[in-house]
Amino acid sequence: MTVTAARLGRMTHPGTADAVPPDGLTVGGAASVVGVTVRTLHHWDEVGLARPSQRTSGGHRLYDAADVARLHRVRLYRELGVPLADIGALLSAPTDDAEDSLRRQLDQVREHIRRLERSADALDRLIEARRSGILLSPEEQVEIFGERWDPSQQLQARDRWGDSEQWAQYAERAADRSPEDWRRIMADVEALHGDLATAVREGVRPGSERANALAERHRASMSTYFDCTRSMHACLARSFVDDPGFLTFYDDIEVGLAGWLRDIVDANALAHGVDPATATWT
Amino acid sequence: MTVTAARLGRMTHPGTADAVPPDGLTVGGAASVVGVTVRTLHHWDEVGLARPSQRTSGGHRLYDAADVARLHRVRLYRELGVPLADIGALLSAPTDDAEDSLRRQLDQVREHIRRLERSADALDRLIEARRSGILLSPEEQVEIFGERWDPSQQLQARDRWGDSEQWAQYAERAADRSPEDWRRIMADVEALHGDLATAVREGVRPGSERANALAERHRASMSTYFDCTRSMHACLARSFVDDPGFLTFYDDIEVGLAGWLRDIVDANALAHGVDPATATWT
DNA sequence: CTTGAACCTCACGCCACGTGAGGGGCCACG
DNA sequence: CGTGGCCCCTCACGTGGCGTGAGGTTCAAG
Repeated sequence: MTVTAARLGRMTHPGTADAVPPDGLTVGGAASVVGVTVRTLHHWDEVGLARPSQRTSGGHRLYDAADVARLHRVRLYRELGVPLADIGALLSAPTDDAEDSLRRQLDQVREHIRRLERSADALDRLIEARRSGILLSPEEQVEIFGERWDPSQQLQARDRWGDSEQWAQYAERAADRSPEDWRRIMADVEALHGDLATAVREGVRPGSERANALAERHRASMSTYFDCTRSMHACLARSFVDDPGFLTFYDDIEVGLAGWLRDIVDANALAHGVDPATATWT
Repeated sequence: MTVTAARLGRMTHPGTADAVPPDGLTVGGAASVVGVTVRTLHHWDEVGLARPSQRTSGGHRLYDAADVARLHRVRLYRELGVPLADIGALLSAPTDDAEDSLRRQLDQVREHIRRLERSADALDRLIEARRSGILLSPEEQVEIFGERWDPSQQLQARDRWGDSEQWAQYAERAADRSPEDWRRIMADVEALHGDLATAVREGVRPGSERANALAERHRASMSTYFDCTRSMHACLARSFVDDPGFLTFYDDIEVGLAGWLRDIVDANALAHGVDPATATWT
């Protein structure tokens, strides 16, 4: 057990007895001596944890020196996070039981700290993911996403879509992914790109069963990042040909892939009752 | 910002859309998919944070894929300790506001951790103080309490009085004392011993004003450790002569001090209406 | 005697649900 | 077509540790 120098801000137990006049203190006085509110003393009285040993004829509470000493003890354990019910037992328990109780309390506090530390870490990752899009070092990014990958693409993406709900959703999921997760995802994506390239070489026609299946696979792939509805998918399909970045990206995989991809996505959307011509980002 | 590997236990956002049948999920289904209780979903619905977009004719809640996605997002922030009211804002806030909110949340969590760490330290000290009586290294003990001090005296004291409320009170106060505090206390104690020795040499009579003042100073000195009533004081006075340890301790300061101390304490108690012959430990 | 501060006792509010009570809906098997 | 069993519904109170009034009484000083 370490005995560090840290202590809770200097408590006042100033010769307790001296500070209490012989006829006792009223609630307000006791409250300010002990350093809690009047309502708190009322509550401790209500639940029977620390009651004044006397009342005036008019019904006002009177705390004598022993009462105030007990209030101080209660406050001490309260500041350590011990529940009121346990404090009652602690104050009248034999030493060994009290020690067990304190150890359990300490364990709970430590466990609580661990949970909060994980929350803090997760929050940190989440904030970072919302800012930068991905939580990997530049080296890892190149290793996982390949030579063609430029880390600044993420920042451009954030500038363009950062205000959408989908970016938030993407960041929330990205914050929770490890390098291994990204590797798995990229393996799937590359397999898909391979299959798309094969299909476009083999002249698979948009609207065919095979094309629709591939379009759905592509949508599922996008849904790894954020929930991609068919309507969103159709919107994305338009930018595959309109956006130079997308166009280059897909046509570098296979000549003509961008346009063909838009076509199979549109046909697939239509097959599911979504008109790609009027599709909006919902 | 550190980007550590710690993450909350692998969340399931398993192609969300796929897991939700086209006609939506009932509360029970949604609850188990999202990993919360049915009552929680009812509550989120009640407060308007996450409501199902449909109901069956019979009034049953139906969560579609988008609803379930929102539930997942709410659960994420809930696990990070964000209050429900803030989550509502977070989910529909522009990126920058959301980031501020997350940072505030992170700050609060970190502050909470600091408070808990101080509590844990204080608990640690308290447990240690209850066990060993004093939180100083043997070297410090010898330096502060002098050569005559034997650290094992504390353990004997605990064996003898460890079950009393006063030992608990002593430990609670000792847990909060620094070496400087102990030095101040010992300076006072030694001054008192000096004055007692002088008085006994000068033949001050028990019951005299000066003797009573010294007895009260001695009682105040004991009250540094625990609230020492006049009744307790009279009990202690008996052991000053009956207990070989006490006897030696005081007579080493000045021959005859132990007996004289008992006498002035008794006389002082009597002067305050406490009969030392029948005094009990209260 | 009068002020004004401090005190009294209800009693509801908070936060995020847990835990029933009492009653209705849904689906499959007979 | 009934019936059993499981799921669902809406109240509505309980939890912890008080905060925050409302409406009335007591206390000490002037």
